[in-house]
Amino acid sequence: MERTYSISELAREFEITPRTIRYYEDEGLILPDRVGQRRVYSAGDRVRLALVLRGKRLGFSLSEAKDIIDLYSAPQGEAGQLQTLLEKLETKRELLEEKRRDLDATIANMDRYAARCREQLAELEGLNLEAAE
Amino acid sequence: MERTYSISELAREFEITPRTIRYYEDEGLILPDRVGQRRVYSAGDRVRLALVLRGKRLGFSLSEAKDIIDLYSAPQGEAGQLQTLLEKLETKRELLEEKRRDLDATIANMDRYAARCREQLAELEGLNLEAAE
DNA sequence: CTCAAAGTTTACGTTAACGTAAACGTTATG
DNA sequence: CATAACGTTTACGTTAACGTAAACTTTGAG
Repeated sequence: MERTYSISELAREFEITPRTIRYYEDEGLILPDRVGQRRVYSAGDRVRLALVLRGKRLGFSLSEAKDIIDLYSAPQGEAGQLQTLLEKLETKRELLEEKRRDLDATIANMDRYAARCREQLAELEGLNLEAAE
Repeated sequence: MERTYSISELAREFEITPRTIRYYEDEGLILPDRVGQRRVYSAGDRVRLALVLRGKRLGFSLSEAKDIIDLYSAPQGEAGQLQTLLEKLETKRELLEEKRRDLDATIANMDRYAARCREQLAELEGLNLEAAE
């Protein structure tokens, strides 16, 4: 048997509140088992939660994150289902690659700027050294 | 003289509304010149707007985007200013690289999954071919 | 000159993603 | 066995990022 988690255990681990996890449940993102009233989270639920939070860090809304994550539990019994799944995966992949282009451009831009700043700084310090001689 | 832009020109180009651009002004992100009452946007304003929208696509809030973009117009006259600017750039760069790790992991994850789906599909179609013989 | 298009300010409305509080049941432990 | 810690539901509050509408001015084309 894999271990399970309480709501506050997961909240602590991911530095969020139980309220947030319950909200994700309301939105259909994570559907834990119940023992009586209490929610009991499986290892799979924990992974899904991690995926939701990673999606959020990348700028996806909860419903966008859900769209992506749900692909990982899509039905795959028939060839047709696998076909449409692969098409959807390709669509999402393109979206992610667009984001990567944006991100790479932002980083490259910043690197060029920082390089210019370092040159500028070297010039200024060069002048100071001359003045000190 | 570089060309200038009206608010609706920029709105059309970036597929947003004039309201959005004015809101960014309220938040201090873009500060166009005025001719009388009318806002007149420079080429630099247009670049800033593009940067704001790119930041949003990457999951930054408007104030986070502002923090980053403002570094590009930080004072650089003195060596000390350049030093602190370089430190801030380094901090933001690390943040961006963390995002890139998240993004790369997401894409790699999806690629592995898609590969398994294709294998699965090949198996299913193999069976169909045998049955057809 | 006229009038439609585009601009302005002000102000209230909306949605996503939670925060916060109340009112209550359950469980572990000293 | 009391009580503190944790859980539950329900419900109202909050903030960021705009949408929408009203009321008004400015400007370019005919």
